[in-house]
Amino acid sequence: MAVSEELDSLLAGFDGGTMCPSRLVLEHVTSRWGVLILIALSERSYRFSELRRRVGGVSEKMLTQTLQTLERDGFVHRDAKPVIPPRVDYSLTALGEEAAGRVRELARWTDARVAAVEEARARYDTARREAATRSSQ
Amino acid sequence: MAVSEELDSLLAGFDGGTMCPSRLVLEHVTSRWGVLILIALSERSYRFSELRRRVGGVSEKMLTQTLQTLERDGFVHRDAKPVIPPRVDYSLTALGEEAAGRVRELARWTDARVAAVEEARARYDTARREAATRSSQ
DNA sequence: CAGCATCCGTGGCGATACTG
DNA sequence: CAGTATCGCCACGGATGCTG
Repeated sequence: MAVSEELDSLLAGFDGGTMCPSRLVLEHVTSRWGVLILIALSERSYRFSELRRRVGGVSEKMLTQTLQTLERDGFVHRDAKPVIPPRVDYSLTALGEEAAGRVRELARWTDARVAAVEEARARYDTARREAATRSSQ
Repeated sequence: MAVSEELDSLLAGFDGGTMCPSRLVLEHVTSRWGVLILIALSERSYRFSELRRRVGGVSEKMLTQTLQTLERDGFVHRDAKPVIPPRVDYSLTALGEEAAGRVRELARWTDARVAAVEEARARYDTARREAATRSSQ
C-alpha cells in the first residue's frame, strides 16, 4: 500500500541473486556507532580523539573501523594534515549531511519518546508477570 | 552548535552512571531486523509467516525475538486469535507509526542514494589501490 | 501455524601492544 | 596523536527439533 513500492528490493533483501546494496548501506548508516558518529559530526568537524570523547563508550578500534566504512561510502571526509604530531579532522560530506539529517530526526524523536517507551515496557512486564502467576496457580 | 544540545545524553552514552535509555531504544529501532520489520508493518498488518516472507532473509528466531523487543517497547501490537490453527496478527501502534515514519524516510533516502554511495566506494578503492602500488615501488 | 528450546559457529567488539 | 596489528571472548544470529 501507501506510496512505497520502491522499498520492495530493500525488504526482499536480494537484488537478482546477490545481496541488496541498499540494505548494506542502510546497515552502515544504522549501525551502532555509525548513527552516533553521524550525529556528532553533524554538529561540527572533530579530530579523532575529540570524536572519541564526544561519542561515549566507543572503543578506538570501532571508531576507526566505523569511520573507514563511512568514509568509503562517501559520508565522511577525512582530512589528514601532514604535521607532527599527526592531526586528522573528520567532517561530513554533502551526502553525509543528508544521511545525518534523517538519522538525527530519528534520534531526536527517540529522545522525545523515551518516556512513552518505558511506560509501555512497564505495562508489558507487569502483564507478563500476571500471566505467569496465573498459570502457576 | 546547531539546535541539538538535547542529544548530549545520547552521545555521552550514560545518564548519571547507568546506560542511557534513549540509546537502547535507538538501538532497538535501528537494529538489523527492527528497521525492516517497522517498514514492512508500516505498509499493513502481517501475520507471522507472511511477515517472514515479506522481510527477506530473516530467520524465524530473529523475527520472533525482534518482534518481542518491539512489542515490549510499545511499537508493535500483537493480536493472537485463539483459534486452531493459531493466527497472530502484528501491526504498528501509534508510537510505532511515528518511529516507522522516520525509519522509512531514512530507508527511502538510502534507496535513492545507493548509486552515489557506490560511486564513492569506487573512488575510495581506486585511490587506495594507487596509493598501495605507489608505496610498493 | 506460531512459536520455544537447544546447540553451535562466526564475527563483532573490546583490550592490549606496537608504529610513524 | 592517530592510528595498525593481534588476541580472545561472548553474544548475535542461523539451523534444527519439539510443542500447543
